[in-house]
Amino acid sequence: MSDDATSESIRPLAPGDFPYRSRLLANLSALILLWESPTLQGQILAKSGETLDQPSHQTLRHLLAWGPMRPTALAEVLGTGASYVSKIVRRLENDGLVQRSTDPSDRRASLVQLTDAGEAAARGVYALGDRMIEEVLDGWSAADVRRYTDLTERFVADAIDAAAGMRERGLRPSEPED
Amino acid sequence: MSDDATSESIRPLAPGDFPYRSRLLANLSALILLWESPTLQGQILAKSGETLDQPSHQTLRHLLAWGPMRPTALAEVLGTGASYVSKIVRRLENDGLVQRSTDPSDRRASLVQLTDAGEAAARGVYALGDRMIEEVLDGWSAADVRRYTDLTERFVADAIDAAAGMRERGLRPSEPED
DNA sequence: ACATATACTGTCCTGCAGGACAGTAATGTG
DNA sequence: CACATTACTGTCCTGCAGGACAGTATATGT
Repeated sequence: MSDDATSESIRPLAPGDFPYRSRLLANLSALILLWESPTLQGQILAKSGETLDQPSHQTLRHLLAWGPMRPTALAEVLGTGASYVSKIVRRLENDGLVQRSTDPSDRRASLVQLTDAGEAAARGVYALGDRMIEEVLDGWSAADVRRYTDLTERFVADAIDAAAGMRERGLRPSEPED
Repeated sequence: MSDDATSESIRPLAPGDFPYRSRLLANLSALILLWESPTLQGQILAKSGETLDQPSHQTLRHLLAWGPMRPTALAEVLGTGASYVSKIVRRLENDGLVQRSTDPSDRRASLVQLTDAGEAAARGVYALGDRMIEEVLDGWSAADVRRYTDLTERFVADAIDAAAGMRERGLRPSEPED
């Protein structure tokens, strides 16, 4: 694919504007759902090398949205038990999608984060979204990529705008404890 | 809510343009995913009076997209067994979300369709999407509804545009038989 | 230092999603 | 009018998602 087409649309958001740090993955998810495209979803799963079930997918999206989180906080937003989260994180860790590290401020606790978040943070995005999307877009024509990135830009801008208004109505996802 | 804001945006699509007959539900789904909002999803589920699990949700979306379908065709697009579809349809039927009728051209077969599809078809949409969305939007402020419908209009127009290009690349969902 | 609370993980177990298969009803075919 | 085929439904069963609970490690209060 023509990588200038995507790289120019990968830009950090002003922190606090919108829960998603990577515009592209959020929008790609929306597109996938809108199209209900098993084909497209299959391409992504094939690239990530694993079958992403619902909880795993949600975990990744939360990590993408909020950055490093504790398993406890994940359990809360996922509405599931702590031990189950433990299993999910382990599976994702084995697949190289997330990393675990002990929280320096409380060594009982651990922090779960997307792999390579540090390096990607320098560019203002997380690695997972980038990598998956770039590899999927690899199979598309330049015209399709251009159309897709244009759509992304406009859609996300609108979504941020709409989100600003709806946030105050108590519809935003619950914040993880800081 | 100001119902002129929504009713003006409910318009039939040119048939064949895009698999979704109701713009709003498709977009609402996208928004729900984008926001990963349990609150919002909860509102919809509460309105529809039932817990919509994944297969049920997908079934409804397919019916919304393609109109009345045979259980066999549903099984194919859902990638699941016929007997399981039978159970899903039964559950949805009990909840009043879908109707079953025998196919007049082949009385062995039945057709599954969204409830009140006939009446809603006159308006160019299906009842389920309308009802659910209107009831959910009821709780929103007029400004939010306006912002939402604007977003919907633009997003769907873009999606149709993008879909036109990607269709030929084999990414569209498989068509139901005949 | 000792007791108690908190953060997580490992092990076990249950409930249910979803498939296999048999049974019924309608249609096509010679 | 048999007989094969297709469309669906009901019943049974298995595998696994996901919770309960106990065990380990760190933190905090007295």
